[in-house]
Amino acid sequence: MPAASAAQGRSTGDVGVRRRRAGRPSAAVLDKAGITAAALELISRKGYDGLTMAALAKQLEVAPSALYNHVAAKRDVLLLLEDHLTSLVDVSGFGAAAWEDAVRTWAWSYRNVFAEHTPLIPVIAVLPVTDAPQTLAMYETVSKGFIEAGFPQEQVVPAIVALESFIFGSAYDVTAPEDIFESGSLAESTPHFTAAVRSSASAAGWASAGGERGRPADTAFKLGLELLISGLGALRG
Amino acid sequence: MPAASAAQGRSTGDVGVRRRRAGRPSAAVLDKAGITAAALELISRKGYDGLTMAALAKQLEVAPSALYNHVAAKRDVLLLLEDHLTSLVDVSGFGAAAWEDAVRTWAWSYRNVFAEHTPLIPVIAVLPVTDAPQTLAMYETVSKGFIEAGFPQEQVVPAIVALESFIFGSAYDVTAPEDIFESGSLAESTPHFTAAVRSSASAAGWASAGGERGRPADTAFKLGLELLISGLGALRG
DNA sequence: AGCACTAAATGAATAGCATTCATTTACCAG
DNA sequence: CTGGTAAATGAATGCTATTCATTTAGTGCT
Repeated sequence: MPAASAAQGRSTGDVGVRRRRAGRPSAAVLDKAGITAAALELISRKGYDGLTMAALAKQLEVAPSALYNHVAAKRDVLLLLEDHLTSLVDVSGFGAAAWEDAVRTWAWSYRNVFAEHTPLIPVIAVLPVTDAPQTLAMYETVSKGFIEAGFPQEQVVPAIVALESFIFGSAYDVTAPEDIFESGSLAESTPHFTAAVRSSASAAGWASAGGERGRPADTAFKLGLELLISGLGALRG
Repeated sequence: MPAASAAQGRSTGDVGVRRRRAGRPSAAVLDKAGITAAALELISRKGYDGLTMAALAKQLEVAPSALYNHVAAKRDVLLLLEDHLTSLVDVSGFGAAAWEDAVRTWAWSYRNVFAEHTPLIPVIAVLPVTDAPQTLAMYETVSKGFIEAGFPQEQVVPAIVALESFIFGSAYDVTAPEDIFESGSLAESTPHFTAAVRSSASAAGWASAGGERGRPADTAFKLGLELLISGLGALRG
């Protein structure tokens, strides 16, 4: 909303396209929240390919170079996005529901948020948590949930990292085309795989007959997640 | 090796830097195998940032535009890399060892190969297997191993996808800096997480005292993988 | 009040990127 | 020998992130 309202709010009653003259404006036009919101808006309209510094500047009605007063590089914009999106992940189960249910809710929510933002995954994976306060807050909530559920302290981080790895990998799956496993003309040389693909496709269709959309990625995610949850659950003291 | 030997093998005895004149050469300079090898060489020296079409052309002693007679776009180069690397993944356990051991070998090898090539992961995840014969061959071997180990056919693909998701996510972890979880100045506001990070760090150090390098990523990978293997093992008929 | 300093904008410039195109040359099929 | 196709060069294109000089506004000091 800062992005949209940036078009208004100028003291002169000029029409939209009028350019700002050089020099520092009386009220700052840009801030990190506005940049984040504009980036999100841009991504939802044009995808990550459309997220260029020039396009972002245009969305904010600003010269591209102005962005560099607020971020050191494009990577910082991705970092702002990452931290914002993390705050959308549902951690409400921890402390409120059984550990299993809390993890389930968190993991599905986490995967769904980043399935729409897979280009951020390489950024997150290498990102020191210091630079991302919301992300750190999520880890704190989740860690607390694990410890209070009886996990030995030294197992908490490995357990979370294992879950997160699975979640990030699964987020990519969501974006894959449905026919990704169609082996085409080479089907004859891969009989076991081809048969397995066919039978899992029909099984997924059957399982989702109850109304919910059962995409292949969901089947695999559910399978892996439930195995991890029950396996990890056994580690609690 | 095609990349290195490309420098030699010209009929004229000219010194290295001499330019080829325009027009089709008597013997083709480029082919997909050579492009793949040159790309690998380049990546190992300069990393993925150094893998540009211009640099690749230079490595092959060719004009950049020449590459486009063999690949339609840079993405095709990444695809060549992906398929080549997949052929390096160790599937020798399937059919030779117990299912658990075969999966363990495969998963560690798969993770290690792509940990060095994380920029390819977004490519693989969306890649129809039709375009990658080596990858398809790997799936066939693994599928066969699963079916012969007693898996119900419709569970094979979800099981493999779940494992793969975990593997790809874990490959990113390997590249993360060791201090990625140091919460720095915000440590006081995240007591549970901070404590968990500290105790897992010392536990990992202890566990690896036997000589082997026990990086944090390895601890989490082992944990998750063993849980998945034993959970999946229970699905066999 | 006047003055230095800093912050936040513009606009012009830069280097590097993937990709395209016209052109040249070599081989092959008729 | 003659057309067509494949594979190279070299020049050009448009887009990219980023930098820099410049302008202007506000803040703190004396």
